[in-house]
Amino acid sequence: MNAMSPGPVTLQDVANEAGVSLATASRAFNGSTRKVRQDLKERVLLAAAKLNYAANGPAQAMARGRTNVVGLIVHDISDPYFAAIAAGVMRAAEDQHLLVTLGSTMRRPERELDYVQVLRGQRSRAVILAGSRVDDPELLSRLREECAAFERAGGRVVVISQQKLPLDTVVVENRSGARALAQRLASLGYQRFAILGGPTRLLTARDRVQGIRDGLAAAGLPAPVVLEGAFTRDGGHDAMRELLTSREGLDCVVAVNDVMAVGAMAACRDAGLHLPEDLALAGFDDIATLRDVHPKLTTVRLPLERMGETALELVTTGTEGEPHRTRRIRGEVLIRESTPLRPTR
Amino acid sequence: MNAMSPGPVTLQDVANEAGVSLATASRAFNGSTRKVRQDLKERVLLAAAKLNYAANGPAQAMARGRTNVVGLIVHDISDPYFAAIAAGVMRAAEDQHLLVTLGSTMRRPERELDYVQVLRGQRSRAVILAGSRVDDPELLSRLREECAAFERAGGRVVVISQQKLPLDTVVVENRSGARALAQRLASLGYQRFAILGGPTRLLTARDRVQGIRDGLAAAGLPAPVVLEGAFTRDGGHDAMRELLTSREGLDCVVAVNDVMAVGAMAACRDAGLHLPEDLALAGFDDIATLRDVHPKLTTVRLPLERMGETALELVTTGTEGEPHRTRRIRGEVLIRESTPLRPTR
DNA sequence: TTGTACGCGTTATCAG
DNA sequence: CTGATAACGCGTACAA
Repeated sequence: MNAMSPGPVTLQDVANEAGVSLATASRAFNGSTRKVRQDLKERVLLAAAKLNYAANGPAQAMARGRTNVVGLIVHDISDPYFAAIAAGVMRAAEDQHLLVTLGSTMRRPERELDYVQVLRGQRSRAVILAGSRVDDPELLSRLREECAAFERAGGRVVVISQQKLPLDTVVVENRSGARALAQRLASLGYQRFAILGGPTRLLTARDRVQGIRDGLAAAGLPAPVVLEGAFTRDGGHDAMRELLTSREGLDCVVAVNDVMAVGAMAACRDAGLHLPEDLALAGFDDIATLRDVHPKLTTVRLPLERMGETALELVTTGTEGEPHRTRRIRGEVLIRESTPLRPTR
Repeated sequence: MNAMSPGPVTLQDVANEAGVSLATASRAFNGSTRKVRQDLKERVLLAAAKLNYAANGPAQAMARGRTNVVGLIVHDISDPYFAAIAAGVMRAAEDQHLLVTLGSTMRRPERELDYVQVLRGQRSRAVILAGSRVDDPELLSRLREECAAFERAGGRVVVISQQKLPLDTVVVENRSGARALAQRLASLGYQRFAILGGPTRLLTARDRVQGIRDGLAAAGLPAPVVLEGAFTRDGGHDAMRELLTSREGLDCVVAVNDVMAVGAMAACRDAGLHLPEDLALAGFDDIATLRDVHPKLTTVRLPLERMGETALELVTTGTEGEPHRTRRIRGEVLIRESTPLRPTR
């Protein structure tokens, strides 16, 4: 090889190797098209390949004042709901040559604040808040301020869930989806419902509970029992166990997400109940990994990967002073084996 | 508020606000401890809070020559195997105040090369290659060179899977785990096995197949049928369907991961087979989301989150010229409902 | 079209 | 212990 500087190879090294100036080498990589002669450009690219040059990201960020990094903040990356959204974001990011910095709050909403601040410092081009908003005015207000600071610094913020902040938002129509689900279940003949409701502070959980209530009321059915529980498998399991020890005469249980529903299924089995004969059960989300549980779960399909892609699209298509945009995502009710047509008694 | 520069607030702004020099302000944030007077430090911190200052990451990276970013490269973030590893990495990264840049190769191994190169340019402190190595000497050689370049630039590379490169490695003992699984299944009375084997180029899949073969041979059983298939739900489903149409007299089917096993379960159900009465089935990984499938799946538990944490630990504990280290991860065989003690006929 | 020179925000070195 | 100042690598006005 040639004599090179000791550390990482820089664009100056490439320029030297190619026999051009630093500026020309720079332009050969990304310069406003057609400003560098073809043969020089080729020489530069060749030299870069030969030296295995990798552009210094931080230096580019300094010079340009912005990066190609997008932050993605989720509640828990091991939750398949967020993993699917992340997959959509990753796919779209690859197309746009964007890097994704992942933040996982471990379901502590206040950690979102820290992440947004750090990502502002990193000069991230954007941040995507993928998780449900929370019912906490104080927190919401601080988050609004932090997001405003982020946007003042030149970045964009996109939220996936509820429109609670003056930001670009992928609005998930949880309530109407849940309402449609409840009405379909009512039309199948179910009458006595219980809801495994998730934590009430989570707006996603709350919206779904309210949607189910709406749908049952619209069908002229009595108000359902609602139990709180964590938004996880164990939350569903424990809530169902409690339900089974205290309540009688239930037709149908609706969990506010599939993960909880599967936990509930396990609790039913532990109690010797047969699904769907003894009890009908439905979930929400249509998590891909859970499509093969038996009996197949009635649910509301959300296009999770597409939601991630849509969020990234909002990131890349935004214009500076433009008012915030919204994209509405509707769920699709899928009636499957876990809620068969109920035989009239 | 005070008059401030139009753009984002800089450390100079903080210094002005606090009435100290830029250098002092810098030291007050992270300077080698105890070099700045207490009252000045407090003034700086106060000023920073007041101005909502967020340190400019790229600028710090320039000055320091390195970042606090770790790259995590997976095959597919929506695969629960990788999502769980990612969760472990995220948890450990939070403790170390490290940021994580996520790369998802969409199961195209050559994309790992691009990611490593880009992350080198980003001056990432480290990169974690979380996925299986592949049987492709050409690719392996190029990856070795790219990782060497990364380390020459001052970063560390950690691999989770097989020790195929001269790098810190979290070695997953797939073969011995699979062997132990096969022996346990043999001791339960199963005799005629088939393997849903995944893509042969994936060393993880191949090691598991070989381990099962080893175990069966050690138990004095005939060699199993092995079918290839994608390392996904559909791969398991399709392979099982093919198996059911062409093979007879099988006792027990072992899929090389849980996701494939669940796809296989669905194929069995489609064919009218009852598990485990008509056929026993086992998987590998013990994916949390799939622990409630019915019948409960016999599998080999891998501590996925801990594997992610271990990888990050290797990142943070490494010394410069030190030879590469390895951490061995053993699986634990879990016999569950899907492979009951076989009644002798 | 190409080259020169400055600035980006921070850290680290070197004087005070 | 504090302050002035030189890097760090790149993009880009500006000059040639």
